Amino acid sequence: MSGIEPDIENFKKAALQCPLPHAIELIGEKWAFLILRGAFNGLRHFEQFQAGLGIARNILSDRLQKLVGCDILKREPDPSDRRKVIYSLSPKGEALLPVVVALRQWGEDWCHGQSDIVLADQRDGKPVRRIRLMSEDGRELDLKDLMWLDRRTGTALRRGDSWDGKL
Amino acid sequence: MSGIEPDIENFKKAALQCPLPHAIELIGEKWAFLILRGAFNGLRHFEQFQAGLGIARNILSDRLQKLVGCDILKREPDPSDRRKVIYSLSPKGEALLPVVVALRQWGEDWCHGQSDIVLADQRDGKPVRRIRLMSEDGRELDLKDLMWLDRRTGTALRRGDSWDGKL
DNA sequence: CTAATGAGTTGCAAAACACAACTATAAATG
DNA sequence: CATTTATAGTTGTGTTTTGCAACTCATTAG
Repeated sequence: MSGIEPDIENFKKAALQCPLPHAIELIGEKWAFLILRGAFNGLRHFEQFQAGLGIARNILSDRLQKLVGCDILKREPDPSDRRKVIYSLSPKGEALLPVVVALRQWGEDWCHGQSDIVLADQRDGKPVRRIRLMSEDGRELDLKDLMWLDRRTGTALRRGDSWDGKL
Repeated sequence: MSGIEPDIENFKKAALQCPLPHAIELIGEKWAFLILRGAFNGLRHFEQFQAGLGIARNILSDRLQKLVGCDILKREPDPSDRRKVIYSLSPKGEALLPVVVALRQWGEDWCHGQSDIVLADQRDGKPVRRIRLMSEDGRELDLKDLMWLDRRTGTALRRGDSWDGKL
């Protein structure tokens, strides 16, 4: 036990400052991700989201407010029709593109099977590359190739080393 | 026919094929993703997940069953202690690695700020590459560089075009 | 044999959600 | 100008999901 004590401390700290829980709070609610996907596909108005996703109006209203509130979407009146409101992706929202595409690719691989319609590069019309985790020098990395590194102390630990204990 | 009709019909049609909603049903529930992160970090037993995530026992029980049911986790009795059960990632679960890491990186960029502890390559100890969407020939792609391509018909549409009535 | 551990289940209260109906403002129509 | 329609919501009500605490049951440790 004594040998891995510092590792345990680091893992505890890692869990506390892991950015995932916060990210999940924002986009992990039931409809938020589907609304986001709508936005990525060019949906912009309340009625479009509502009819397109089949979501209840009050829930949609709530989710849009939250997404705007955390700066994933921006909300602005439509200059061409002042009844309308335009919801569009902010930079923070656009930055979720790799997440959305990675999840889509996973769904294709493990749930659906390739769909006919694929994302492609406008420039040459070729389908986009598969999203994967890579090392600094470009090798593809798997779960077993990974470790956690504390950059201040230089402490390194293999995955799974210390979660057998308590925490 | 006014404004939204063609948009919504086309969106709905594409939505039926889109792998995202199904993927989200599996891992988009509030705790599912955090359980998954626990599994990626080496948590394996019920009590570890419970104490580590602070999740209610009945919810945890339900989520683990669902994750096992859709083959993201596998559940097996611990041979060394027959009270214990080992939950571990199946290949389908491991394949979510890019999604998890991409979301983590997004959280670092837009919510937290870089944390001290980073994922690194075991081989050389260097932090992993940033996950991003790339073209066939390796250029980084942004939302505005993308289009949808129907591989059977060869039909191509710019993002946003589609749902404004063309498809 | 007794106590403690591990993996759940059960019952109840609180929160989130779904559905329908309603409001307020702006635009289109006659 | 008066009336109708479109858009983006809000409100009220019932249902479903979640969270919390206490409990069971089998296995293991002392």
